[in-house]
Amino acid sequence: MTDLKTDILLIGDCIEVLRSLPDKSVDMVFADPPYNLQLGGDLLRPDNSKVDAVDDEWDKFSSFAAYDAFCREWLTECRRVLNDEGSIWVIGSYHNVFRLGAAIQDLGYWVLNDIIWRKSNPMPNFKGTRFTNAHETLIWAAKSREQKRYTFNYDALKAFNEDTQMRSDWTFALCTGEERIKGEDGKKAHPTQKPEALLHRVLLAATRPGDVVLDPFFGTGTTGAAAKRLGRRWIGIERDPDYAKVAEKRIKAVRPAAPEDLMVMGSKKAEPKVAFGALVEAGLLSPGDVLYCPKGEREARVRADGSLVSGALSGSIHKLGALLENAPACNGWTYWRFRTDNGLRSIDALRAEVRAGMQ
Amino acid sequence: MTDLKTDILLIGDCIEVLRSLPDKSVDMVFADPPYNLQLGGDLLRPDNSKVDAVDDEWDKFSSFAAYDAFCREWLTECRRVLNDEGSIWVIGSYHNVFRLGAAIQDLGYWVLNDIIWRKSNPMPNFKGTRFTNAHETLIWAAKSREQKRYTFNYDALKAFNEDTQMRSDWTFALCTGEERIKGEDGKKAHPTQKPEALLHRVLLAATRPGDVVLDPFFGTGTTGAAAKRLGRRWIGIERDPDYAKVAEKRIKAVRPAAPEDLMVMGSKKAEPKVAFGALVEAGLLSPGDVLYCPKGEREARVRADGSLVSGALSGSIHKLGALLENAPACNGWTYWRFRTDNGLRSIDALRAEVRAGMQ
DNA sequence: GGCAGAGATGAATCAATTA
DNA sequence: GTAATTGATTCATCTCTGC
Repeated sequence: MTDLKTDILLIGDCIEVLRSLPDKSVDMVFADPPYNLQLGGDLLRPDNSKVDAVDDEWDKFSSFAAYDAFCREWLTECRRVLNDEGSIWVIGSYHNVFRLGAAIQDLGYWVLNDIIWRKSNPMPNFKGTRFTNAHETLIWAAKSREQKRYTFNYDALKAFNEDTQMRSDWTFALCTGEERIKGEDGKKAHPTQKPEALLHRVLLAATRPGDVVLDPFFGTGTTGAAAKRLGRRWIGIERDPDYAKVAEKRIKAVRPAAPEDLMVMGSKKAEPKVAFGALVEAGLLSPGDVLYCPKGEREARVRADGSLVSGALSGSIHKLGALLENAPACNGWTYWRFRTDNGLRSIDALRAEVRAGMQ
Repeated sequence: MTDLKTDILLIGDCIEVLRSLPDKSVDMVFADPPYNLQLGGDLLRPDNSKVDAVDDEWDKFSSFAAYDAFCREWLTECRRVLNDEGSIWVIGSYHNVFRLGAAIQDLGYWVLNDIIWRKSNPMPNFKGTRFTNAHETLIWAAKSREQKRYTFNYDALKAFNEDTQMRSDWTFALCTGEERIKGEDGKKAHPTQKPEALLHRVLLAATRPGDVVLDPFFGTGTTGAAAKRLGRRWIGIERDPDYAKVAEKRIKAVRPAAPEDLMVMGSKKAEPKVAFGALVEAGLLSPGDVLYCPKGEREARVRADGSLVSGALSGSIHKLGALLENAPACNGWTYWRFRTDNGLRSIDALRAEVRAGMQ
């Protein structure tokens, strides 16, 4: 795994190339497969200009069954290539996302969320025959129901979202203007280029710096560009050499962020563990000291081994808190207070002192 | 078809009852099937209270295959029962919506849109392990790709949406408070009651007054209540007699809107535009409610799509205000009042409420 | 009566590590 | 493998209680 080549664009059929990659070698997959749009004839705007639709050969499949078979193949290979803490992201619209989602479930993946990309500037429905199709859907899935660990930077996203949990609906503008890559003829280089902001959020949410991100439908390389910018490694697969060329050039021009700028809000789960007894060892608390519950009406005495005793009851800070509150569980660190000259203070503050001293 | 019994709740297994209905006898189907949630053990909130989860037997299936088989059966019957200009609406979450969507496509239906119900007040993810699951998905489909005619009140929806095309993402609050039906024990009568505003919009979009709406998973009858209110006929199928009893009582209490209030905007050119449909949708105003001008000597009635009518005149809140005042323009939001126990109050206050609820 | 604060609750696939 | 231990974790809204 250490000799896996990354930051590389592999040109070829996505299933064939996927087969050449080793088992459990990547941390995340982002896939933006053909949507199998099944368009009818040309569509004209009210001013009679023609809508530049996705009518490329790579988006044509003979039937739902053919599309399903194709998707199940690449999804199977992606599952093999993902390591056991990895996850996959797939994007689609109502044309294909139900096929994708059902395949993902059938292959043993476990869906974690579906995410809505709300487009702030969608193309209107010119004929007035349906609702403006103003969103696309992403599916985020782990490798299996049994997989308990997957990267999710919960606290980073919460901070991003003004200290409220990030929701399953995200709003971004379409990829237009400067960001939209044009060919020499001034026309868009790829019909379905995704906004880099979307990939930025996906990578921020579900990878860590240095992780390897695989994109089996690389196109003009939005995933690679966002990965490089965010200090993630990437592997792209693309069949069309023209798209690949655009992607290579684009990614080359990306300047990665400085490592210190890649720091995100850390999870408390990841912080070093401190035993309550260490506070006694460090002399921050002494055997015999009295701790109080938040409202102050219950108390307990600290014993030399870091256990607490209150009347006939005793146990760890957590266990005794739960017992006294008659609750199924209790976080003793946030529950217990100790007396200071300025009133009661949480023992969690003492833990922070110990942690600071550990660095 | 003329002797089809409507405004009726049929108690029994949904597939068996569906089989008893004649071909091509209904204009729309709205289906809120079991989601097959596959929950694990209990979930505790941070305050150690238990989440009241959907753990009913009716939501349990032995496998995806069993769930698929069930859905394909009722979806097949629904397609048979729909007339040739009919359409179907199905609601689900990421647990089941991919199965539903794939089945809908496989059975020959033609997807017209997928619609996102963005919840303004979703339940958080208490453990911080995923994104807040803040939406559900509706699928709207015609009977076949070849079907060219289906009811879609484009202009009414556009009027509803402040003269902009209605998009595929809709924001509504959960069904709580007064609207949420409680049993004698004070607990919710049904675990998954949908907000009536959601049904209001669906029915307004895809049916006409007098149309027959079939709901094969009637539950506590939100579809029937919204249908009756909007002057649509309904047929409900529900297996559980207890739910059925609640539904019957609920629908009996609904007062239908007067037929003249169910008029919606016709062709774009023929009628002026409207702008405040969300208030009607939210139940802050009802079709038939009377609005007054600042001095109180002029009045107008609210229609289901948010347009106003006053004598021979009708139009948006802005246009009708201008007409009645013989002014070149008028801000309807500050012009119109509605009656409260404490006298007249500006509709702009209601807009503020809707806005607050949507953030 | 009005307002502040506490409590309840909604379709939820909801922990990780050590013994 | 299972069992016990540690300890991390919530948003918007509506109802109820108390002053």
